[in-house]
Amino acid sequence: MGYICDFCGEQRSVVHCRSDAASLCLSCDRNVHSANALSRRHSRTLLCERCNSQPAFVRCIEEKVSLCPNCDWIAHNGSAHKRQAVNCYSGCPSSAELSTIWPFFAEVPTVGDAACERVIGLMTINEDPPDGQGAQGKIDVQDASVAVAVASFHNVDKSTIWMGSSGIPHDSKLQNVEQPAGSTFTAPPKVCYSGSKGPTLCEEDTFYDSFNMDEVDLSIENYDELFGVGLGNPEKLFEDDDIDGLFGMDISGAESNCQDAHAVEGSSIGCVNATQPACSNAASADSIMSCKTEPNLCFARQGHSSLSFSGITGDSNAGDYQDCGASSMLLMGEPPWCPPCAENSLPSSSRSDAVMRYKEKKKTRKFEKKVRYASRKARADVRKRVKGRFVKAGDAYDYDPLSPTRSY
DNA sequence: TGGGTCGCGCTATCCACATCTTGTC
DNA sequence: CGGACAAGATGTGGATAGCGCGACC
Repeated sequence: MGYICDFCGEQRSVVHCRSDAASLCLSCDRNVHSANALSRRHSRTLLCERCNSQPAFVRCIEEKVSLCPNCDWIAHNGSAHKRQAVNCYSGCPSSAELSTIWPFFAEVPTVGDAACERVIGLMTINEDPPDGQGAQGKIDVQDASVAVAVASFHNVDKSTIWMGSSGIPHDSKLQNVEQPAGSTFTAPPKVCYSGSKGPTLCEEDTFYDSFNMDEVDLSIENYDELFGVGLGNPEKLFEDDDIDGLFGMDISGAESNCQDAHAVEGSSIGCVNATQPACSNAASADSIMSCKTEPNLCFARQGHSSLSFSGITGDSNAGDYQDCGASSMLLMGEPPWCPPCAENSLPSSSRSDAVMRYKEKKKTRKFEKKVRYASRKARADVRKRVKGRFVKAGDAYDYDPLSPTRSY
């Protein structure tokens, strides 16, 4: 992890790829992510220069250092350093384009080094993917926020860059975080993706301060509008026991901190938001969107926002929910980038209780199956069986759904 | 520390047949 | 072009075998 490029093991790592969970030098970043159209889509950002293991989401202008949320919290808890959001990029941008994304690009360690300078100097945007999907590779329009970002990012319209927040919930304390000049980082609040509730998200300056998770819940009802795919029954993602289980697990700290224990059951979101702004602030529009392509990671990032988009890519049936990895991620503990706030210093007993409660609920959880043909189900329900198998009409059977007693 | 055993959870499979889909006339 | 017909495909639920994994010795 960290200081040395995970790929070549020689150069100092500069960027972090979420999809690969790898820290790479610029050279390897380009090599790895120019391999194919899929790898080009990987969202990368600068590596935290403190811990050298987590993706940076903000840059302290005064200290000239890029920081992950955790290190930012440690470094700036109480200080008022001016900070600047660090945007993500995908594709293979040139050094000039990276400079456009990150005005501080030249200040990034090793970027100015001769070796890396050579590498990034070689970066061009002329290379089309071998599969002939060059156009697609150049403008990564994975989601609405990207489209908005690209549309407004007129200066680098030919690049493969897409920009947005790094997907990390923004610290409400980052009021002094500036957006790069010319950056489209202001796009997310303008992404009115949720119909009637859109204007709320369009309020730029007051977005993070006045954000109310209840509005998010309402907004997300319009899944189809958001992602253009059916989400089945979104409520299935948040069934009461699941919510209790997930929240009981993930925000056990918040549970303890909340004055009203009931909040944990249904509306712990707001509670977390109130008690732990750095971890749980509202999911920005683009970070929500980014979950479409990186569900697990984003879930982790959104974990404290209690937003699960595991079913976004299709039917949100129980199986999908089960397989989304959310539970296991939650069980793995707090995300490493989560600031060492009060929640992390909770007594372990509280957490273990939450774990036990979650496991109990998970045991009794019923995974409902989607029945396409009710008529077939009705018939199957009344058919006689032998050891679970259907039998021919008239044959002996050991199970008759219509009869309380077994026949043989 | 490695191997064996056990229990648990999950998934694939099986069955018959009404219903649905597709192709042909 | 639309209706009739045939043939094949599909889906339905409960029981069970098989597999993977963790715990324990």
